[in-house]
Amino acid sequence: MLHSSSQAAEPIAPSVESGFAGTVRLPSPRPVCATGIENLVRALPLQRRRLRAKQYLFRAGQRRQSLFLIHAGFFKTCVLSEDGREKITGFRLRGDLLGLDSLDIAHYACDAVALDVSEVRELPYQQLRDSLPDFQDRLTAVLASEIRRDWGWMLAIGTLSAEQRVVAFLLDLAARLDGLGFSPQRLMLRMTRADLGNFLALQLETVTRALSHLQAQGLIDVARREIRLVDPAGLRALLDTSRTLH
Amino acid sequence: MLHSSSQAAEPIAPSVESGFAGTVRLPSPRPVCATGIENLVRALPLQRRRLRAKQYLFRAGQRRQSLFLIHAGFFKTCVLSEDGREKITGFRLRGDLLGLDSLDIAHYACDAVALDVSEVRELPYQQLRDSLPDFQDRLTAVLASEIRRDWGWMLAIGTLSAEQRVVAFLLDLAARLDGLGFSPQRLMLRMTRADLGNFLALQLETVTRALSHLQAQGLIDVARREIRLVDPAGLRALLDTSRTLH
DNA sequence: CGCCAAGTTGAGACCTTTCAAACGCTGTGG
DNA sequence: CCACAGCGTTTGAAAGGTCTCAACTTGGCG
Repeated sequence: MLHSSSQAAEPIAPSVESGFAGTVRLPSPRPVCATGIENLVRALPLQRRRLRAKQYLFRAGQRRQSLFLIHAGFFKTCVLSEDGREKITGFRLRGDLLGLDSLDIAHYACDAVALDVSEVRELPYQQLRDSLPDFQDRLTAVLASEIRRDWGWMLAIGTLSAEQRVVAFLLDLAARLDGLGFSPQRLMLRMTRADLGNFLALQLETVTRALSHLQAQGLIDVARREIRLVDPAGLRALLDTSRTLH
Repeated sequence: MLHSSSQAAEPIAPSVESGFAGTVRLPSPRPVCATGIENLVRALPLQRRRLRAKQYLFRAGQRRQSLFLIHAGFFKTCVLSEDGREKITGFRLRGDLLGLDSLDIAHYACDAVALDVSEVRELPYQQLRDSLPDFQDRLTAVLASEIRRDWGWMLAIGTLSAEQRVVAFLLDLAARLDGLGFSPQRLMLRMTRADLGNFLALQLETVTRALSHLQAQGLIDVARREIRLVDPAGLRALLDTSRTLH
């Protein structure tokens, strides 16, 4: 049995269901799609795969077979160095692609771990590239935007204080959830404080302290993994004020 | 592989005049090429463009027309936020592509600034994509490896101390220069301490102190922008010892 | 020849880390 | 059903690594 959030019969949420990336807002009436890939492959009969929280979709070093399109759930991807240092490179949700970064090599370059009950669709790369004229263009676009996203976080990590980084993360996640049709006010964090700290280049205690301090300021409401953005404008203001680092 | 032993007499610069990315070792007898793009477009009559140090090849926000392949010289690319924070996303040399990150959008997403006398070849994207069958595959590969490279630096910045980051940078640059046929022992830094600090998420004083300390340990020799790696193995050891962050 | 940008070095402050302890959930087993 | 174990979270206090501010040096260039 999976121990993630409780579900009775249906363990997986199609696009909505109990514990998901956020509290559901609406049954996503429009094509939710960040990458455009979702639309492209909508009609195709794709292999599906379901995962429970903490399950690995693939690990760095494994032979790469396919790409995966997240259909539901929440993933983290992480790289690690020979001497054991680990770094979470991102948190991925519906519409994101997994495995893209190793498109040109034979083995996956990162781990992909489900942080919640999740479902992915397997995309046979070669096959799609040859049959769908737009496919490769789309991939190129996704790759480029992934680079820009990474740069954005490098900028944040390099120029923002601990509290500001946490705020940036919350606002970013809220925006992404919003784009998927979930509530941008109530965030259900799927990762531990340690994961968050790892991603933001902070210690887990520092993350906790930042969250506590933001709550003390009345900007957010923290209840363990569940976070409510009480004053989004106030949060954004914290970021704008950034003139000097740290 | 590239022969790294023999060293000709001439101290400086092959194809273009004065200072180059490193001291020249050999006139690059074989196709030096990191990306494979160089070979692909070798025979093509490409528009060339030369820049002096501090000249911008393009700026973020400008309409994107082409990609550029660096043929000689040294560039930095940097992103900046609305509120003025700036972050250098990488240092680029021969064989690297500039503008790739904005392939899917109409405007450049970063600045590209020459840090030395440089020369680039303009690649008309649409045209090459339609005429060279391998072109897009190559671009995809370059994009993917750029992502992996960024992740590597995110890992370094998140898990290494100031001194270790500087060491990682020096070793990385040395390896890249080696691959281009330059001496991996004598590095001519083209960027300021401030640039370096920006890239490594450190203050310029911290970079200076790290370099001084490495010199005091007898691992490197610092003479302003010119750095000699006295004990590369020792430097690598500094990185391996990393078990805890900071 | 003097100005100016870039680099070096010092000293103190500050933020984040480190180490420790306590608390709260959640699943397990008696 | 409840006690217990284990993991994740919170909070405190102290240590430490970088940052900040400031002065001084060096080399390049008009």
